Amino acid sequence: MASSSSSSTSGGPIARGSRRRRLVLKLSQKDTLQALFQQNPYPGIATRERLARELGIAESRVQVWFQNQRRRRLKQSRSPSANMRQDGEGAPGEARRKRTAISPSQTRILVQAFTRDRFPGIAAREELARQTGIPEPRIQIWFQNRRARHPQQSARGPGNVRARGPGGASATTAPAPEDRRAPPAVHSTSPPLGPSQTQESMPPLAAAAPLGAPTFWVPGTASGVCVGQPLMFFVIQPSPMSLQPSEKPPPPPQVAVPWAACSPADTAPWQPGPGAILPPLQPETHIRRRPESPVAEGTAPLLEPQPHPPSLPRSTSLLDELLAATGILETQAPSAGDAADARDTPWSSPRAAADEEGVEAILEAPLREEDYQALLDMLPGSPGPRA
DNA sequence: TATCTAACGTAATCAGTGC
DNA sequence: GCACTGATTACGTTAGATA
Repeated sequence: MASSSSSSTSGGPIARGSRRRRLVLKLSQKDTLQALFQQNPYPGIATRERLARELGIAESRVQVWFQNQRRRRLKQSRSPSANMRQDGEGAPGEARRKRTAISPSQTRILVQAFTRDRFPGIAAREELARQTGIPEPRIQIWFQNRRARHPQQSARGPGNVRARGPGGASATTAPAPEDRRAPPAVHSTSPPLGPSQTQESMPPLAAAAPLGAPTFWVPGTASGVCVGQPLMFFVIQPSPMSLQPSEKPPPPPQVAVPWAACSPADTAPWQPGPGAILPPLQPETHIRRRPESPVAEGTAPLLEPQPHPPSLPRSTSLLDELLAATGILETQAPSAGDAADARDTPWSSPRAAADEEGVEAILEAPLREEDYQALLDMLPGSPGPRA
């Protein structure tokens, strides 16, 4: 499935490497996702991370799946009265991901990259993730927000010209900066054109931990090891248990991927014991919820935080858990989200900033603007003209 | 080749943080 | 209170995988 990794075939103008490699969910994984979706189409960060761990995929993929699934469902039941948004009273509501604090030095790197390329492909994003220590999904969001709010950041930016579909179907896409706030007159997006980047990273993770094997690898454990390298590189070694012969791409025994390539959940420094599905959660509250709790109809209301069964048998799948606890989904209380987030992004809180001193030190110390620039120039994904 | 669906884009909005 | 900005949503589109 190296499909995306190289544009060797069908060399359209679209850089194949610009997109993340498509994840192929297994039936069992879909089943679990579906089951959870039935319970709550708007899972919070805690649930998503938990699900991600259980399925062995990145949390961001879980999030995307739910987005797509909601859309599919909405399309199916497109009756005027069956609007999901109305059902949910507009409020997806469980705990959000905790705000990620991006340090000035990290911002500098991102801005640099942004000025050069407003639409970095997966490889470029991962490279940025590696440079900054920020998870790739967060970088993707950062770029989205940045594009929306700083339309003309890259005056000369090749990224601005991004929209040029294969057939010249130029994407109406990136509207002129000035038009940014204009009504989206049937905006059509265009494929992310990007430099052909050969790198791909997430797949090994996904492929490595099929659902049947709830034993997802854990950084720092015997089954899965994350070893730090200069800039937070980890060596991922899929748990033997998690490998299935049926898996298509036999993942290399060890794959070095950027930190961000590990899903936050995967890379989070939590240390579940053998058998723990969720890490112990620290009681902490701060999540503000909308008054109307947006749980899908028929869904049990959010429950009080309940101590997560840390000793859930490994054989217990999330699905089982779901079925067993019908309606008891979001067992993670606010605290769960927080804890999860704390694991997710140690830097997400200023208070936790100290924890990233290591990173900060690296980022702050030796690299000056020109150095960053030079680095960026050296990136394989470093944008040339996108067209 | 058609269909399904993961990935990714924008726009709008919510929400945390710092002043 | 406000500005800034990260997170999440709906929605539209693209493109890879598969029947």
